[in-house]
Amino acid sequence: MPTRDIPAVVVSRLPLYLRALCYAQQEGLTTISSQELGRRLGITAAQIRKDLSLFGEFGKQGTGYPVAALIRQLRRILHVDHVWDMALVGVGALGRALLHYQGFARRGFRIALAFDMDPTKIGRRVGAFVVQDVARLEAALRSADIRLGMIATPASAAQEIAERMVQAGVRGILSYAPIHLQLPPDIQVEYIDPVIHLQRMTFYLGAQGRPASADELPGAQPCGHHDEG
Amino acid sequence: MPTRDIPAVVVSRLPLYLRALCYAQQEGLTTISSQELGRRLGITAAQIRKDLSLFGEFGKQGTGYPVAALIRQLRRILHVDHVWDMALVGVGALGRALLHYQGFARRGFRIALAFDMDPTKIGRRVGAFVVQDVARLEAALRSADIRLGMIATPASAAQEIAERMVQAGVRGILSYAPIHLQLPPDIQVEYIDPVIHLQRMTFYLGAQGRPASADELPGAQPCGHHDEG
DNA sequence: TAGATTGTTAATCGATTAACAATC
DNA sequence: TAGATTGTTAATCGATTAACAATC
Repeated sequence: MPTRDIPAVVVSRLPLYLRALCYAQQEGLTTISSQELGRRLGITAAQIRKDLSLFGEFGKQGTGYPVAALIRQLRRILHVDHVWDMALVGVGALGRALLHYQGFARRGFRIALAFDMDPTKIGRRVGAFVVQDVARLEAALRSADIRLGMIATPASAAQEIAERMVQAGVRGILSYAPIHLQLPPDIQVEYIDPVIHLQRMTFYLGAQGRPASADELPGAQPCGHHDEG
Repeated sequence: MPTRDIPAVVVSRLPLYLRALCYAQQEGLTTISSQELGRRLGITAAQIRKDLSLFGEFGKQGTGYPVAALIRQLRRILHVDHVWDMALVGVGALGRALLHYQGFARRGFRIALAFDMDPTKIGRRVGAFVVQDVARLEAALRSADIRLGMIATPASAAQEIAERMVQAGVRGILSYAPIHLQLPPDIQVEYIDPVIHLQRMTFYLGAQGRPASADELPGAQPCGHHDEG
């Protein structure tokens, strides 16, 4: 498996292929062409064929790709043919939503542990989880052998939590805190910040927002601290 | 303003610059070099200078960029010098988290309306919002002149909701539903699906997940329907 | 002045697309 | 067979980087 020297932009598309293939399978398709897959994703057929060809020859001329087999291949390539246990730090409104989210399990992930620093939250149940004291983060992560972490804390806490996760053996972090984390280059980091996405859209939408009132966009502090995401 | 023919990849970085500049301002910096900004974002200094030069000459040799002025410029370029009203559809766990999120307002956004189809939710208060019947979506969006929508419904409902939003005048959609939306090319669409990010990381992490038990990754339905995100 | 840093150019690097022989 | 579609090549296209004159 030439898992090295695969362009990052190709890797970033593979999960989209997998997701679309799963929907196709649920619809009853047993084979799918690069053209049809591309249509469903807004990606050109040539792009998809080129990407997949980096990992092997999965298709058949004249008929396309066998859906089930390609799903298996992509799950193997992405290492989601096994389930990854994750740790969540930050059980605010967002953390609670993540704890209740049913979409992780069947796509290869499971939240195993949830932490917060708030004494009023520690020990309480949220869904199937008991919120643990973040003071015990390192010990708990090590004993559960956790490799993936999710951060849903205020931005002000995210860097420290990330460092402690890495100390405890975490190799990949998905952060909802709106701040860039400074971490060793061998640690995988991904970010989710809805405002970033919104601002990418408003660039193209023109000046149609509403006039800002004084306390919404104060000049002295035009961006705010973005806690509790 | 040459707001056209700006590469999309440049546009996608501008919100990151703005966010980092705001933190710098909160730390008391009045000027910042492209090198320092790049260090904080994991982006090369040349990249930042090149990107910004597409919009004007904002810096000064020897000293760098004036933080406050560059923030103003980026907010103008991204059209977040005004506040954008948004509509949210889907008041499940994720929708509630979005309704409680304090990070929108000071970065240029405000949820104005929230909708759901569940009769037990309609009319109930969530934070400062009263959940409205999604049957009234078009009428309410038009009368409030909403241009931005957020979708936090099950994947199975997302396409229909998106089409109805567009019908009602929405020009940009941020979707948390794990499905690609088929919409007119002039509609801006951005997606947030945490599993996509997680799978991008596990590609690099090697085969360290836990063996899947039968009911976690069933062969017959290896991906599941991903509702309620 | 000396040191630092921008804006811009040219070179390098990488990704996407078009086209088509192979073949199912 | 005829039609369809892959895998791959070569060409095009676009983005990043390095370097440096200009200048604060």
